[in-house]
Amino acid sequence: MFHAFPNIMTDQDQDSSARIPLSLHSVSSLKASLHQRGFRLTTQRQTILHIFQTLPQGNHLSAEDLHDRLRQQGERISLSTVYRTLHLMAQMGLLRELELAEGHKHYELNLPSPHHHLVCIQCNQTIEFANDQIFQVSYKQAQAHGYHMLDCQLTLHVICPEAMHQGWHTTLPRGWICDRAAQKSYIDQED
Amino acid sequence: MFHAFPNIMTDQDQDSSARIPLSLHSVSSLKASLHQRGFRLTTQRQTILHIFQTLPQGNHLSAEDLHDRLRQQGERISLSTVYRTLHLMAQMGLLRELELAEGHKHYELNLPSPHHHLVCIQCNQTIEFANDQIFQVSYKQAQAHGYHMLDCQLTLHVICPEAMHQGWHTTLPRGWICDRAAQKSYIDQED
DNA sequence: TTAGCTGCAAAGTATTTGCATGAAC
DNA sequence: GTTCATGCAAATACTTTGCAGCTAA
Repeated sequence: MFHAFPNIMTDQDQDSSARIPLSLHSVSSLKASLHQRGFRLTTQRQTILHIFQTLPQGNHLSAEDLHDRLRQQGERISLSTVYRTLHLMAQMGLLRELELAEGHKHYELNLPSPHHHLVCIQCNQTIEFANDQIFQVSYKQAQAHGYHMLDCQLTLHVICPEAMHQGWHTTLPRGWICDRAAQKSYIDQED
Repeated sequence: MFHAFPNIMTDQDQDSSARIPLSLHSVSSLKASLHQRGFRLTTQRQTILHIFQTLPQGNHLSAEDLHDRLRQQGERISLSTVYRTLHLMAQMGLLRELELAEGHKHYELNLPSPHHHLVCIQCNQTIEFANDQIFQVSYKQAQAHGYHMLDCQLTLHVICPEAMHQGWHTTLPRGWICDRAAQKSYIDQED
């Protein structure tokens, strides 16, 4: 039985058919999960959870991004609280912490079937992909060491075709940036 | 043919039997590789490459670590140069950039058969493991998208047995740190 | 009523950059 | 001689922390 997101399961979720409880990441399960640990359910924490719940699959936010979104919807949550909440939710296993190429962390809901990333180290272009084998291998590895796995992330550092074409390995000029550097991210499916 | 470390191959290395050229990461290949791109071989760059070459397998250094080592051996290379060199060598595919839990990057030579990491998000304890499947999957994925792969890293975020034992999912007190938090890292082999 | 939480401001840590001097080619 | 690299110091980016007042339980 896979237990990648176990912490907010209730006892009756523990059978194998309930691997992905419907209540996962709901406000009431957040509340229960916080209370179990002696933490409190605040409006700020609810609001932040809601942002992640309504974020399209494949998107991920930095602390700054999240703070901006909150301001846009009229919420006045301080950046400190944003950082504290992201850290807390990551420690609880609710959020997945991604280290991509931009130099700061990104967060998204820690859902089943994690996806992985291919990142061009020249232009930071990022492509997501899914692959069940990775999860299987990871889970087995964690179990072999007696650890409880919350998340697994495979990150490929690559050179994009544009950079290769420009002669990445020989004549690529300093400071060259591929045209796609401005673009954000692409979503891709399992092969 | 796998091309994870292609940039400093010479033309006669291009046959499949020379997948891992002996000259890989030598001073003369560093020189050639730099010159190809219009960069220069400086004593600082040589010295830094040498540190990585003599680093035991499985070790990795942060910019600060590297700077300290240089001072210890009497070299006076500025921290700026250390950062600039690490960045340059990572962009060239010579070094592998690791994002573990400590909040700053670590570097090591980008050798064949990359290893992966299991990191406890409670105490930062890190275990290395190797697994050839990961490389195969990654290479296939990069190729499918037309990208040139330099490196792949699988990172598992886990809860260590100690934290689980203390009741991670229910009663783990704030600020709890497992006894192993002070320890550094463990090496492990492929299963 | 008693912790825990938030917001603000200040501090801390990691990394980058401008510029004058020095080194590689 | 020209161009690139280094070292220093200053700047930047990101994140954490102390503390007083606020809020959930």
